[in-house]
Amino acid sequence: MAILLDSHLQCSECPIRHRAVCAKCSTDELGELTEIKTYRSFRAGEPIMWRGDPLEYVASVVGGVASLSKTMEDGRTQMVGLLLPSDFIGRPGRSEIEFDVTAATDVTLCCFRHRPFEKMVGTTPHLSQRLMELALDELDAAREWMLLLGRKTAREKIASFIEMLVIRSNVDGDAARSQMLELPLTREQIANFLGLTLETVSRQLNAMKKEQILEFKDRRRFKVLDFGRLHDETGDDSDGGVIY
Amino acid sequence: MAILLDSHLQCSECPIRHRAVCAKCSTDELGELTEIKTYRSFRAGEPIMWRGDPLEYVASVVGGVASLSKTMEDGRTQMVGLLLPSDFIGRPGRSEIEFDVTAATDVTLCCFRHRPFEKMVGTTPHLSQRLMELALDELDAAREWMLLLGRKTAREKIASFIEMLVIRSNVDGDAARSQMLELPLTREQIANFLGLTLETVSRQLNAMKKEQILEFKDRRRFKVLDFGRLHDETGDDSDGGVIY
DNA sequence: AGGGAATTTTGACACAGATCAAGCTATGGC
DNA sequence: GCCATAGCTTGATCTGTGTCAAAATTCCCT
Repeated sequence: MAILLDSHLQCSECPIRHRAVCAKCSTDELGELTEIKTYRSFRAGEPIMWRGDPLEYVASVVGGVASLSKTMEDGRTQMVGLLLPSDFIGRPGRSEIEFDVTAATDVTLCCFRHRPFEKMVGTTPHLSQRLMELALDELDAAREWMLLLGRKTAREKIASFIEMLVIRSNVDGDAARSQMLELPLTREQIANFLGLTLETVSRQLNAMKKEQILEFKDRRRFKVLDFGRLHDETGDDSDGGVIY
Repeated sequence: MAILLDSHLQCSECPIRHRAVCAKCSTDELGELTEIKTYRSFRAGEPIMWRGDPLEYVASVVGGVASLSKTMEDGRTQMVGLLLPSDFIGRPGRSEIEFDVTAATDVTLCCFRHRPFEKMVGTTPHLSQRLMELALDELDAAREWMLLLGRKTAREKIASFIEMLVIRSNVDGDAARSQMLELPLTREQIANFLGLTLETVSRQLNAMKKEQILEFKDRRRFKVLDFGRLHDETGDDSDGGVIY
């Protein structure tokens, strides 16, 4: 479960605010939580948890990007979630996971052991209520993504993806318009997220560059020059007009 | 939220067992719940709740099939959930819905007013725990569907859809192999569920009929003749072998 | 029962995106 | 700094599914 919420738990060591904990929780409860925590780091590409694994800990992403994905026997894979810093990995009341969690970039997690965390959830109504809210947020996001996967064109998928990055980069402040952004994924990972091939992702991205909608500093860093035309029809590159 | 769970609440009037309520709940609690309930009926095609509507009641589907869907401005729609009898509609802690709920067939709902239900959730830990479990089930199902929408072929989509119907028909008993089943949706609705067009759905269904994998009694009722080949490659209709 | 609308089937064709195949360009390790 | 490798771009071609159109079937209403 990836979690996005406006509550916070700032512990001394973590550079981000944890979003999985209810803002109303008392400091005592926070203390109990921070006591059971440890850090874990993963290199880009490393598996974090595997489908069917027993769930030994829940975690907040402190740095980097992790992905949730499902893979078919023949290798086709579909990403079903992206975990950015401050997002939460965990399934309240569950002891197994149903998908693979992989480090997309180098990732640092702030982990809480599963059992104590569950116990705390059981005794903290605010927290369990908050977790329910988070699960429903996830569900809404998943459904929005189903619309994208089932009905949008390649161009629209890319546009939605970039829009999501813009929105997520606005966390703690709305100044992100036209600022430099980073694609946190390779072309192949983006393709797996959007239900496309890496070639199609590359072509669409370069088309938007040619159309002056995006500007690339390097393969990863870019800027949105024209939000209005992000969702435009493709084609129509009519770079000369009528020849008479 | 569509809900599928092995707990039950059998109230005197409803022909099905409600799945949204924790099996451990006391009869007092059930009594409180049944007091605030009413029935509502909808004709096939009628909207039940609309995106953005205030959530006035939560409900169990008693009869018929309802769908959750999202629609784009230009009319493209994607179904994001199917509600079969005993499934639950509701978003614990939320007062709005994020998608359209429509009666796919004639539908009867057993409704509980939102406020009293929420109050009861707040004072019944078992219930809220159970609802969390349901939300996570929904999330797992949504992610499975994302894999289908993003990566499966038309044939595979149809096969998965039929498989889902078989599994769901097995509720309360596992005798469903090879029994007569019903497509609860029109070709167009199936298409909207699978991210296809109605023509493609029709063609695939008829191909599977020609290949003797499915047998149709009429447009809606059918039987699965060969589960093994449900997921087979298409093509290879080689209906005679080599001509020499 | 009959007529009209809705649904489904079927065909011909188009096209978005996949696939296959080079070549290119960054990047990290030595 | 240089090489090896992973990542990316670009081109040519193919194909599964969409689109458009029309006919066939079923359903439902009077």
